[in-house]
Amino acid sequence: MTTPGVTRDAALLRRLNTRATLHALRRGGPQTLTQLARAAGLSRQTAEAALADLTARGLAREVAPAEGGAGRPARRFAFRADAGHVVGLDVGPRRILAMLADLDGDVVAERRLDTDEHLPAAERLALAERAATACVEAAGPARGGVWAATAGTSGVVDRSGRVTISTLIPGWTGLDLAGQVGRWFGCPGFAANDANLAAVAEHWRGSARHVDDLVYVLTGYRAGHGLLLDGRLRTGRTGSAGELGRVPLTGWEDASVVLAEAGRGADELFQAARAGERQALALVDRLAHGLARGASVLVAAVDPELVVVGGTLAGGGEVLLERMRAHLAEMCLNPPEVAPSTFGEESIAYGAVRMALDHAEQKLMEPYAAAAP
Amino acid sequence: MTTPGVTRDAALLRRLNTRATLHALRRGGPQTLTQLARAAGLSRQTAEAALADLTARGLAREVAPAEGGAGRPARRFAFRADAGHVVGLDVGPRRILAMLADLDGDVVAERRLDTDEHLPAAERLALAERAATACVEAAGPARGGVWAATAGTSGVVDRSGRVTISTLIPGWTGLDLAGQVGRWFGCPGFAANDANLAAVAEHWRGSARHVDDLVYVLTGYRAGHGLLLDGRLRTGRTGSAGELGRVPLTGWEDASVVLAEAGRGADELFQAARAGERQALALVDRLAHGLARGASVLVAAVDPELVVVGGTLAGGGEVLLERMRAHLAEMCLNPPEVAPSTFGEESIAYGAVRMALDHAEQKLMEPYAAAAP
DNA sequence: TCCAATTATGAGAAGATGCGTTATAAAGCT
DNA sequence: AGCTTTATAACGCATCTTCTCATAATTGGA
Repeated sequence: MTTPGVTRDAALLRRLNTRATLHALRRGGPQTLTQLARAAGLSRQTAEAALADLTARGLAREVAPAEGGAGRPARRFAFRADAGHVVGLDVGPRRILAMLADLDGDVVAERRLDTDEHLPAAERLALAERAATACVEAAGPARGGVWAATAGTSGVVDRSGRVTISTLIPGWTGLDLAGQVGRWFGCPGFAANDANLAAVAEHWRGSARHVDDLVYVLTGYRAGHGLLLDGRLRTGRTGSAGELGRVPLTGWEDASVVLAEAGRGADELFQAARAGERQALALVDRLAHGLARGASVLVAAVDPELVVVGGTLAGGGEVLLERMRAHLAEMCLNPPEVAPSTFGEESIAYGAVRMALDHAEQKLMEPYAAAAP
Repeated sequence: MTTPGVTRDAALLRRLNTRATLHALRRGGPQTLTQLARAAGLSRQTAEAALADLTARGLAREVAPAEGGAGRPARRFAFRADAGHVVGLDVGPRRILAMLADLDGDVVAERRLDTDEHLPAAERLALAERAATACVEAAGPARGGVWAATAGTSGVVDRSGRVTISTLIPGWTGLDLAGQVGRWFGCPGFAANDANLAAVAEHWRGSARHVDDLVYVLTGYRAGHGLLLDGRLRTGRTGSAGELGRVPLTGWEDASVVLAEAGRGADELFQAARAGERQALALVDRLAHGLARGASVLVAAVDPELVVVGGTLAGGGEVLLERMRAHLAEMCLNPPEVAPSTFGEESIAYGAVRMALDHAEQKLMEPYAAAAP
């Protein structure tokens, strides 16, 4: 009586083949049995057996056959992305964004609300919970339930999902954010730094899609940094990787200083710069210089392929990026590419969705685990 | 007629089980069949079949049974570490060190020689080849031959093993070092930066044994840095990760400047500092400050668990490390541990051995590959 | 010296899984 | 109605693993 999931007996074959079938099914969209067998590298019979297993578990279903074509129409099967859902949250100082996504990563419900930046932690959490549960309810009785939930927030978040340092959100320091969001849905909860999640989102389906080593710069009143190497998030021992707060840098300058000097908002400033206004161009250059300074530290350290710029200043577009490229070219041995964020303000919640999906997929594949080692 | 190594049919089971047996055999040393079966999580019969396969391939052999114990003496089997060998090379400006190691990573032969730092590239390469082949010959007719060879050197080495920038070794820039060492032995060749390989060595069997995220500081006239995250070497897109040459740092100072000012060698200086000599202590503090500056950039970027200090200045021992700790504590949000190198000057060649072993183990396991995906 | 206990070894049976082939039925198109 | 393609079922065959039981080899004590 050996425990399944560890044994390397014949049952392992079945598990592996079912896993391959599931993989092929998710990858190739709705498919006929023969296509599926070919894609999974199996005989038709084996694929059929695997599909029966998957259907019994609610992971696959039959869909309408394809139109046209000669001969008897082949039955077609599709992955049931609604077999499970995940929650992704962005809990920022001024904004809360909640997303519900299915196992395909498609967002099926979304709630956004603005908050006072002085809002106490308890009320902020309550709002976040309400936004998230509203998403779940809006999507109807989600058959698979919520498999995992992730929250992104500003500040340092450690490996366990606890907020270690937060200067921007009152009462946030010491909060077990991962535990909170997990309890709301009775599922595994995760939490991470906002810039890190934004980096994950861009790598998943954004500007960094084709790149595995990247630095994300989340601009705002202070710049945050996210680091992805080999396609995986690097947060370091304490979660403070990329927190450059105390690295001694000559001439480092917060965006807030520059914007205060400018006497107008970022968007106005960028517009003026695009119009060619001299003073505005100089200020944009200073903004770019400050961002490049911070990024250059990470670039020198890990030599990434790409720097993605997101956050409030990303609205500057090419006016800002062009200056950043110029400054980085001066500062770095091997200047990387610089690209704007694809998802903008949604990137944090979207990255949270992706991180929750990582766990959901683990759960999805659990019954079909390979053998060790 | 399906290609083996990809199919998920019954033959896969055999491969997987043989792989597990090989794994257990390497891990547990000489073992009896029953012990092996238990360690691999297999039935005795299956383990026996796997062992027969391994023996036929020359990867296992029977050794003398254990002494004592009741009952019929069990036959014992051991992994044949001499089924293959790897070459690790350190080709530095003033020194060449070659090692030959078996599949256990045990060094079976070693050659060391000092060189003129102005030696032209071709002659330096010839010396390195001679040192390496001398190791192979000294070890006798290595039955398994050389499966992989790696060379470490100063300068930037790209992913393909080509030296991109080298300021310390004449004629080195542009050299296809990996290709060279591969050709010498007709096997896959690799090359990497010295500090990176030293980091690998310390992580393998040195001070960073129990740690997966670390920064290695190779001290000398200029400091080089090696970066290991998740136990894997990170060299970045162009191989220049950790090359801090152009990061703007206030007060950065080469060791050579301090040593020139000191008017004596590093060892003398440290000895004086240990004796409590005031001026020496101040100079050591400046050395430590410079090293901490460089390390702090990487620490802020990736938040490692440990900083390992090796190279010529590592002879300073605690006098130096203590000052580095103090400076890092000031500069970093989360100061990491700081430890001295275990292998000292041998770390580069030893790291090269480890990198070559990575490929050798891949070759070793190749016949027992798992299925995709 | 001989016997019993202990442990390893070897051979055969049973069960699970996969693949290939074959035959027959079903469904749609022309 | 005939053609084409798919679906379903069944059989044979091969591989691999585990279980069981009989047998061999060795040690230690009587």
